Amino acid sequence: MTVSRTINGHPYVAAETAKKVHAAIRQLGYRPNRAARILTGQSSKSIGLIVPDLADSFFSVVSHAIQDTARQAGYLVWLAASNGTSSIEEAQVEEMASHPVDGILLVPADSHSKYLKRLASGSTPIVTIDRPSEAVLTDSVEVENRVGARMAVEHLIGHGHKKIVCLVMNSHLRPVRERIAGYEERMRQEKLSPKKLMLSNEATAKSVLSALFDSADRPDALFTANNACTICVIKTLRALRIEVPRDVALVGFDDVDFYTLLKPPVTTVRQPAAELGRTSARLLLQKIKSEASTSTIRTVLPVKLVVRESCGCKNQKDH
Amino acid sequence: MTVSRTINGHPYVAAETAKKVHAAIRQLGYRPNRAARILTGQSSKSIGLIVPDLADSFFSVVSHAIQDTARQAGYLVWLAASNGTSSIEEAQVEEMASHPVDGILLVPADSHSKYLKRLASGSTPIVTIDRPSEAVLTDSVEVENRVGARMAVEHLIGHGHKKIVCLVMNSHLRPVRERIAGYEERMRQEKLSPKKLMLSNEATAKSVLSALFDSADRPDALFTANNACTICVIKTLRALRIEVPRDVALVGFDDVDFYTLLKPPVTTVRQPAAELGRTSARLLLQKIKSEASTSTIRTVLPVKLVVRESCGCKNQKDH
DNA sequence: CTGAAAGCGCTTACAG
DNA sequence: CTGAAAGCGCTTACAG
Repeated sequence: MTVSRTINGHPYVAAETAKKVHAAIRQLGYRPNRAARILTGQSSKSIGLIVPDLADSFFSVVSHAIQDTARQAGYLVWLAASNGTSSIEEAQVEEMASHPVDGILLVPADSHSKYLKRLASGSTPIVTIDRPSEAVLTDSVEVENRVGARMAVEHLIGHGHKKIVCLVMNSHLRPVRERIAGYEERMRQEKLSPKKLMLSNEATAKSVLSALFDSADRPDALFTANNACTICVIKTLRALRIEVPRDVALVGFDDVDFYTLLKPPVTTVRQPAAELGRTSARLLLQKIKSEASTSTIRTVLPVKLVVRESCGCKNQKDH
Repeated sequence: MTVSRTINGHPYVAAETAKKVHAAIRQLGYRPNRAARILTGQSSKSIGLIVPDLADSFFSVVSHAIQDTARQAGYLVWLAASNGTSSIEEAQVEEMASHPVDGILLVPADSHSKYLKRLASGSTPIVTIDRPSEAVLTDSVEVENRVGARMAVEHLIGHGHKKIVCLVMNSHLRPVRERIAGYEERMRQEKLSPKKLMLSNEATAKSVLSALFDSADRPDALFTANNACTICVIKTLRALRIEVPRDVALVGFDDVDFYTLLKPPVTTVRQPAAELGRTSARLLLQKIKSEASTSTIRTVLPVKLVVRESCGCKNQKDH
């Protein structure tokens, strides 16, 4: 028990005794067992994080920021990928909760998951990232998807484009739906008729886009609502020998480093990925500290249009 | 105790009793506490993973594969980034070890770290990934860095190039040093004189490359020894208006998805990132199972030259 | 300032 | 088939 006091820096340990204890600790390579500490009611100093895909550049940046923030606060993080499958997600959440963890950070595979309701009513604090749950009100951090889409459309309108088509992949995801809504709002505001097309993979992209560009009303501009879609569309346009921005302008959503290396460099709406991670980690840690479950906090982070050349602008500097 | 037996599927529990127990569990939302289980000497069913940078595309792919493999084996994973700093790495390893974890997977920030020696002599199994420790012999999984570099040079020689310069970033890393060695070996074998240049950032890249191309013996080909370097060189060559492959051929090391989207598409040596993750996770789990510390296993995975166009080849198909 | 006691939630023998 | 006992490694009161 004197050892315990020494390690935890309690007062009332004779300096000499403390010295002996430290010496022994070093000599034996003693490490306090966290499992035992947890059992006595101490906090586990750990949080859980579940993302759909750790290999995805967006989620990996978010995860890195979360882990870094947690580490600086003395927390360790369990990290799991759901592969976009709710059942895996739920199982991993259960595993983490039973360890137990002090809190959970989650990018839900399905924002309608009913298990989230049960989870949220439990005692473990939980914060959803990027995709707020639609089944239950939880603390959440997300970005201005709707505003970002409006900015993209706005910019294309500024270039004089009227036939702006919205191209979408994974339209079941909440953020993507918000972007579509933003696109439609801005189009209607301008008295333009919105047109939205779903792509599921490169094959459908090819047929959908070639039909689109062969049709009577060829678009003058495209708004691709997420990164996967932007890449798929760029590949397809090249295959169809449709040149950007000469034949059609393009603005995407979600900025990726290598967009600056493409020809033309891609104009896109940038999400503050690292900031999203830091903010959600901080929010969760704060919830963990203040046992008093204060009111639900939903944070929305701003996005920013990064103008490069695919929209038709020339020689714009990045940043 | 009957509950314990029921949960753990022990024999000799009356069917009726088991039913009651299950009912109660469901009703109460009971979850067995892992910390308590660990304390009784059970395995924690968890492993630790430390990479330099989780936001890096290579490490995020490796991490994803590791987590997926671990999950399928019923293991949870602690994930931390060292940010390339040994002291952070060591502290995180300590944290994980004291939880405790059943084993640790590590991409060492510094392969000379002395703490690894202590760690390796402990009872926690440990496997190093990508960068074997040079301070102590541990189980490890890496790729054929030397062979890969030889393949790259070989291919450039096949194009008739003789003045092949090797460009390097982070030359302190073991894999990078191996690649340089492979490059030099193959050059000497061909009676060509190797020439190696260090780049530390885009600014030095610009001065180094412009000096190189203004000099008397302009290179006909470049071998960039890692991904960061390849991107930096591509940017710099563009700024200097040196065209690939017309003015100089280029082959890189480490394949990245978007290389196919660049003009010209980049020819590169592909490392099996996901395979690296799966293999190392499997090796660690196997070490954990067989308490008997069998002999040290060092696995080396093959790499593959992916020919695209930056080397001077035309219209090659990816794969 | 330091120690003996009890308990956290489990599991592993050991009795019934 | 089921229960009472002891112990995993800590910490938190409570005595000295």
